[in-house]
Order: sequence, then structure tokens, then C-alpha cells
Amino acid sequence: MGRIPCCEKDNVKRGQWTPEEDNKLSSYIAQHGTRNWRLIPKNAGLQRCGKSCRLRWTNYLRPDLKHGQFSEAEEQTIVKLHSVVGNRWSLIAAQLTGRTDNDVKNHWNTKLKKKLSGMGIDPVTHKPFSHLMAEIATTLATPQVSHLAEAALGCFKDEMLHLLTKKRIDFQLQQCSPNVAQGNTSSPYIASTKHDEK
DNA sequence: AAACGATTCAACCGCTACTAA
DNA sequence: CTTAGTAGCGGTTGAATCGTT
Repeated sequence: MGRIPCCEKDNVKRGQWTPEEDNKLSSYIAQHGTRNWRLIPKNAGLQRCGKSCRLRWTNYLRPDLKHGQFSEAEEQTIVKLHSVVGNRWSLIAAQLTGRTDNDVKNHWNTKLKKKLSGMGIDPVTHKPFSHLMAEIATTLATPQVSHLAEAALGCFKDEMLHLLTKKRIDFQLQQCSPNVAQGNTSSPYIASTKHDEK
């Protein structure tokens, strides 16, 4: 006995949304808001499941969304935040006006990961590959030291997560911690792109 | 022009978190 | 406190598009 599905799959349309469906959903939400996604498709005359409607609205139809290319500043913000919080796409997206978690995730997976790798930076740890190799050697030699470093990094990440969850923060360089403001972030990408801009 | 591979991104799936009763 | 229903998240998929041969 599994969970009851969110909708009867047989009676539900899937795949690409048509402009008519978009119109129906948009005008219904404009009138009634987004309370109870389960009822929205039924009331709006759509043969879609509520989940699909919510996704379509939040990722595409919302009027406050940006649809164009990501700017250099947005990319830097994503990389910087990703180096701190990892794959917490919704947290990262919340710091970028008009971008969704899906946007950020797609952009990261298709562009930024490759960009970083091309620069010799590991997109997971945000450290140069050469440093990683050195770290592996160190770790093998003195496990205690590496555990301490890992614990310290964990505390910092927890603190950042706490801040980001509590409120939207302005991630401009001059308002960050002294280390970050000096371009001394954990991600060499920031420093190098700043350099590139000159 | 056609075939094929690579890339992009919208949409789906399954899980967890949250909330109201 | 427990439970059931809903919302939200991150990973994954696959159709559409683009670029190359």
C-alpha cells in the first residue's frame, strides 16, 4: 500500500504546456491566487495535476520572473553561494531576483560546472584540482588535521545556511566578511573572474 | 540536405518538510 | 503527540534545438 497519488494519472495531461493552458492557469491564478494547488487545475478547467500546475507557474508563468541569460554578476553569486551551501538551489535562487531554483540548477549543470572545470577548479569543492591533489596527500598523511579542517568548514557552512534561511541577504562583495570582500573566498572562480573584468 | 551527436531546459518523479486537524 | 494532506525541493529525464560533419 503506497501513498495515494496526487492525481489520477490516467485523466491527466502531461508534457509540454500549450499557450491556451498557460492562459487558463495565469488568469485563474490572477483571479483566485495560488491557494490549494490540488483544486486549481480542476477549477481552472485544466487536465493537469496540481503539482504540474504549481511547477509551471513557479518556473515559467510567474510575472516577476526573468527569462534571459544569466549575467556575470548572477553567475558569480551562484558560484559563491554554491561554494558555501552546495546544491541548495532554492536557497541560491532566493538571492537572485527573478530566478527559480530550476533555472539556477539548469544553469549550473549546463554552463557553470563546465566553466569551472575548464578553469581547473573542482565544481564540487570549488578548489583548484592541484590543491585537491595536495590535500589528498596531506589527508593520507595526517588524518587528524584534515578532520579538524573539515569540522571548521562545517561550522562555517552551518552559520551561512542559518543566515540564508532566516532572511534574504545582499550578497554584494563589500558587505560580506573581510575575507570575501578581499576576494579571498573559498572559490578561486570569484577572484579570477574579477581579474578578468579588468 | 541529411544524419548524427551535443546541449539546453521544461517537466516529471520521488522524497522530505510543513501544517492543520 | 499523531496522522494525513499539501507544498516544496533536488535529481533526473527526454523532447526540442543547435552545431558539426
